[in-house]
Amino acid sequence: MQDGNALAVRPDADPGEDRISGSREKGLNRVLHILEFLHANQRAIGIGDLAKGVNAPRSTIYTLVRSLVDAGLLEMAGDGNRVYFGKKLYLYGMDYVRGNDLLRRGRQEVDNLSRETGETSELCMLQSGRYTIVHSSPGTRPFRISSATGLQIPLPWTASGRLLLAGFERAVIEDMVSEDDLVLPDGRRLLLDDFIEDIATAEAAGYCVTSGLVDAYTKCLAAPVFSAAGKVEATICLVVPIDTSEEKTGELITLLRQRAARLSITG
Amino acid sequence: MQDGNALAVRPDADPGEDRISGSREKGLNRVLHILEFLHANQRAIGIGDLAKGVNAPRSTIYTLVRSLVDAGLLEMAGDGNRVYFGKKLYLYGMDYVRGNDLLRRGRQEVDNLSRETGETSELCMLQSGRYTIVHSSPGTRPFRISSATGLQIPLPWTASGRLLLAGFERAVIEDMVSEDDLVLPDGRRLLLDDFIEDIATAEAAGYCVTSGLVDAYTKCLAAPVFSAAGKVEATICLVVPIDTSEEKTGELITLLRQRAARLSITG
DNA sequence: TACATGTGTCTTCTGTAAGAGACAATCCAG
DNA sequence: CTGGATTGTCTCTTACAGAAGACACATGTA
Repeated sequence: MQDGNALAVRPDADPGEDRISGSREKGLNRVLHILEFLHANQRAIGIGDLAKGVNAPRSTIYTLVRSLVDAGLLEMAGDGNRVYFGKKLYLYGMDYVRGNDLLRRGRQEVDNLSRETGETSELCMLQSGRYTIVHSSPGTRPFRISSATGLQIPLPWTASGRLLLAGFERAVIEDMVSEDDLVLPDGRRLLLDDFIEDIATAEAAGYCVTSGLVDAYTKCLAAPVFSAAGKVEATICLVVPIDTSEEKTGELITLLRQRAARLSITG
Repeated sequence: MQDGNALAVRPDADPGEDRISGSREKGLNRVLHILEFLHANQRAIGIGDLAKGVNAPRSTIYTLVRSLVDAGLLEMAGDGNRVYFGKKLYLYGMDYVRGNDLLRRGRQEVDNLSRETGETSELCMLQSGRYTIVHSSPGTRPFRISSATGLQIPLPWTASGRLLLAGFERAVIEDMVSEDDLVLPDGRRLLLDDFIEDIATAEAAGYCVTSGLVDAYTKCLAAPVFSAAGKVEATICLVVPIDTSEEKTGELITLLRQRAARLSITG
């Protein structure tokens, strides 16, 4: 499978970075952009704005949106000229869940964890080379720091990211992690080598803890869930206040690893 | 345009004669078919079979599937040459749920109902002119009759169908209901007029009960959930044994209507 | 009143995406 | 081993989908 043909099939061009020439695009790609754009904005969008947002001609978007609405992948939102995701996508999504034991059980486990511990808990996976929060259950703390489901965060910012990359070649990792990803929210800059070392350490330890990476007030504890093939397929993690005691943290990690191990058992 | 071979440019699209296959299809349409096909089959499908299933050229499907897999809408299943729905679709589906109060609360209510009553309970909606089970929660009975989520059933076979069509013009209803839809699973044939009358009755009553329509052993009780605009937006229903006593049935209907009314309240 | 901005539908043009088909590489039953 | 079926990739052609732009109709606002 070589790439490198003239047309450079770019897997996920992100909405922000658009190509200079608005040259003719495949309809399917436009649709993929539309979906990404809606996902990024998390609300119904007017068709005009949608055209701007994905940087496509209005007439094209009108046609595509009509197809998608007819198909039920999108729905017109209440006031009549905005669109958002449709029931069909929900149904397909549920099909995915049904066909995916790990996700189904993982969601369950995460819900349990956050109920038992009172902390925010999340199920994370790699999603086409990006770290993705697949399911999250808010803790009972007054300040909840949880990020929304489906949010994509640079891998180096997270404990789970370090676990998920276990066993990948250096080259692959370099490919997945952009320069920007190495810059933390507070402006500090990570070295790629340090990050790669972190990955190895995390793999060896069988868990990972990061403090104050995404924000200054939280610690992130994560444990790996393995596929039958022994690959890290997902992680479950807990987000706790950064001043959580060593002892308490230790307990939580033990719990987390236990649960992760349970998820790893493939029936 | 071209000189010479006039024969080559024969427009073979003769009006009236619909070509079953062969004609060029939009990529997007092919994709929509692919998704529908996977949904219908509820399992990973080989690419070759997929091409057959949606009646499209192999080469086209290979290209499209690659795009979709790259985009994360589809995923290669374990053994490597089958595809099924991907994480992205799950994420979009969750976005839909998040943006849709009714669905979110409806799911909850249905789960409650089936737990409280022990019967199978379902949340139903119209999905591009078809009756769709959006969420279902199996009862605790030994024989559960529940159909899978996302299943689409002819409107006239169901109690919910009668409620969901309340307020539609006769013409629109005729359009939604095919001849085949009027033939029940056991071979009996409904008259369209009777069906339309049922709809009116159901609307007036504020609930609907059907006995032995989908199968000979169950009754279906349904109550309408209204949108702010007063339209029937969904129904919740219970599937109970056909020999459930009048009294018990009455109780259940009352419960159902109560819960449906609660769902109708738009915050 | 004019003037800008946004929306939804059409028509016309053309670059390219869908499709046909050929190919090598596997796989499997007889 | 052998012949048929399947899989994944590649090339070439042309039918047609995407784009441009004009239009009619709403809005809003100065």
